[in-house]
Amino acid sequence: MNPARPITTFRLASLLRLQKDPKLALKLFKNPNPNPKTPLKPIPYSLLSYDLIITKLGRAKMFKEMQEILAQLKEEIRFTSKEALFCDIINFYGRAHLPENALKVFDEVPSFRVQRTIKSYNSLLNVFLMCKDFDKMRELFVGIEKFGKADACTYNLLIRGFCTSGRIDDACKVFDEMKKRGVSPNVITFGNLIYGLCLNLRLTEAFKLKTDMVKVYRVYPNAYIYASLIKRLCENGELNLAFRLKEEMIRNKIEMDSAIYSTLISGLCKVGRKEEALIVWEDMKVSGCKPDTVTYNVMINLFCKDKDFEAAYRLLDEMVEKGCKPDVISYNVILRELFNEGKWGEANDLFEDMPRRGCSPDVVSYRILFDGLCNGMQFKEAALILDEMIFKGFAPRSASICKFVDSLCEGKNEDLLWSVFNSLEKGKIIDVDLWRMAVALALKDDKISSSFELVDSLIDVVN
DNA sequence: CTAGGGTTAG
Repeated sequence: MNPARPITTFRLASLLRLQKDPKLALKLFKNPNPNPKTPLKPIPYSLLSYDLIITKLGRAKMFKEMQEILAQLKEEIRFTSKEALFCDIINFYGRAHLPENALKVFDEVPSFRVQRTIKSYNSLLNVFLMCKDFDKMRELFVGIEKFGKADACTYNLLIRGFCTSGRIDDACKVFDEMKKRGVSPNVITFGNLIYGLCLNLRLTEAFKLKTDMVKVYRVYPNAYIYASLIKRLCENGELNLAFRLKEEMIRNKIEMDSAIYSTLISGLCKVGRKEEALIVWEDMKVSGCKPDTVTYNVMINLFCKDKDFEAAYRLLDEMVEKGCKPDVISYNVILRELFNEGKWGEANDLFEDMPRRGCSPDVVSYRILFDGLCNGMQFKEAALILDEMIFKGFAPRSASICKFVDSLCEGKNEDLLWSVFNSLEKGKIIDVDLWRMAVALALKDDKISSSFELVDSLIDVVN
């Protein structure tokens, strides 16, 4: 294709679709004609191109850039966007835990000449569910009539909110109201209620609801519902019942999926029945159910508990081969066990290799590393990691820091102690316990001047 | 992706 040829509307959209890198996609969108000598013509944007670039930027959390394009879209009068685009945007802000921005987008939808329905309203409800702001959910629900009639999805979101916050009885009230308003509960409704009952150890009621949903409502349980029940049974140590449910699924021709296998394997593993776990793992493969990242993580955990790191690494490779990406949990499981075994050097290597393997360490990774290095008396390395994690905005557990500071005091490692407090100060994470330690430390210190310095800097932090 | 399950850590 001739690169100098001015780009067409259609080609811009397909190039945008193919461009995986959001930054490059944005560059392409802003400057679609690659040849600078081509005289500037009106750029052929289509609604599809806007959709593509906005969702790419939103997915990448590049919100400033996304808003820029949105402002441009608002001026386009050749076409009107679909409500679904705004549902996406609201969802992106929710995932980034920016509920205020989501609310703002929701408010601005009419200025794009787009009518808001219950769909974008539900997206907004979901944002506050993701942010666990249940009061705000309730508040939103009160003003619902402006946008339409609450549908099954609306009620399911509310029920979910109550279930995850342990307020099962409130969830049941919403369920009753839903029925009263003539909205039929669906399999997701029952899934949420059963999930909540299992979470709150009300297993008898969960099983009763599983029966009633069929008898009374003619809605049939699916794998989601079985997964909640099986998990709870495993945690109660009732593995035989859990396997009876698995048999029931097969009998009722409900397709077994990876979640069911993950739950069963993990359940067996937790009570030390490793051989049976391995049998289920083989059974899964034979039955043609593909393991996903979670299933692999369960298996990696199993091998790690067995101190079989070779097998764990093999599974990591197998995941990559099968196109199933190891995630941060895959690595955290291995890291934790490497430290438990005192292999802190190997753990450090794996940790440093994570970004190269396309997985950024999270707060758990850093905590594992920090605690592991402290336990292994690798204080210098621990101080480095502490500074790095604080720089990235991850907070170590308070107990870990106290223990660390304690060890440094005992070892009279003043230089390191000083740098640790400096790091903590940068992250503004000095709490009362650390204060007490610092003051005690300052009072015991022979070098009066440096103690004063320390206390002064701590006072700065508070002010 | 307007809504749901299962894995690590604490």
